[in-house]
Amino acid sequence: MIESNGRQICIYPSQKVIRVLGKQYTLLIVGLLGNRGELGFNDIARAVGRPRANLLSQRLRELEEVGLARRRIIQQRPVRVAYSLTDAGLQLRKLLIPVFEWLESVQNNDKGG
Amino acid sequence: MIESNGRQICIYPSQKVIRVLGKQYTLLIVGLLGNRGELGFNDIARAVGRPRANLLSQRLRELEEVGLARRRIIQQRPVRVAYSLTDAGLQLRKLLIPVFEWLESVQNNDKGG
DNA sequence: CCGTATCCGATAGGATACTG
DNA sequence: CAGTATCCTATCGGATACGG
Repeated sequence: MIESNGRQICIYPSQKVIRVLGKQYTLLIVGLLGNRGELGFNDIARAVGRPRANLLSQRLRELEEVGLARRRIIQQRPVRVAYSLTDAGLQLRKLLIPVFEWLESVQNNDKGG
Repeated sequence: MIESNGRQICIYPSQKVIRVLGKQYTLLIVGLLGNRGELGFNDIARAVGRPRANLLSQRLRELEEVGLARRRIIQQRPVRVAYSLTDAGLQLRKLLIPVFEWLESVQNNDKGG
């Protein structure tokens, strides 16, 4: 529990999501999909530095599982898929922007203690 | 890179910190120290559910390494230590509150997609 | 009271090969 | 184009034992 303005916030739901976000490529994917909208598997792969397909696939499925991303199948030849953030994903990304900005800004300073 | 209001934010510094925060007990520790100020090792242990000492020790060192917590040694018999958040830790906790609140609020809803 | 050392099972990360 | 399957190593999480 965290206290803020007399309110109690349970961090347990956050734990799971933060853990997913902490894994390799995940933050990059969330940032990218938020910037660009809807992208195919290989587009994402190129943009985040060509991870192994199994890793990228795993990360995308994890993002789906926690409700931050969705997968849309486009029936063509060859088959295409399109990944994008859900409303929840977009909202979370928005809330995280100040965190990213601040962490970026303090990384060249000392440890603050 | 994340784009926000035409500004480019590098998520790389965040990756490391988010990863630390995602580990077991870490979010709980940050929340606790923010609520209570300065606490001893066993006080923290009790409050976060009595993890194994080696795990708690590891998490506290990681928080020190990324500059979010500090360790103060009080020379007594027996020896005491006092852990607390740094200014950086307090600031980050503050920025994360909206994230925690939001994630808590959506966890009983559907996945948003 | 405040840890470290060691061992052990469970995930995470990465290489290689193969498929609709 | 968009993955899955397998194998292998590193890190995480927990139990037990011991030390300043």
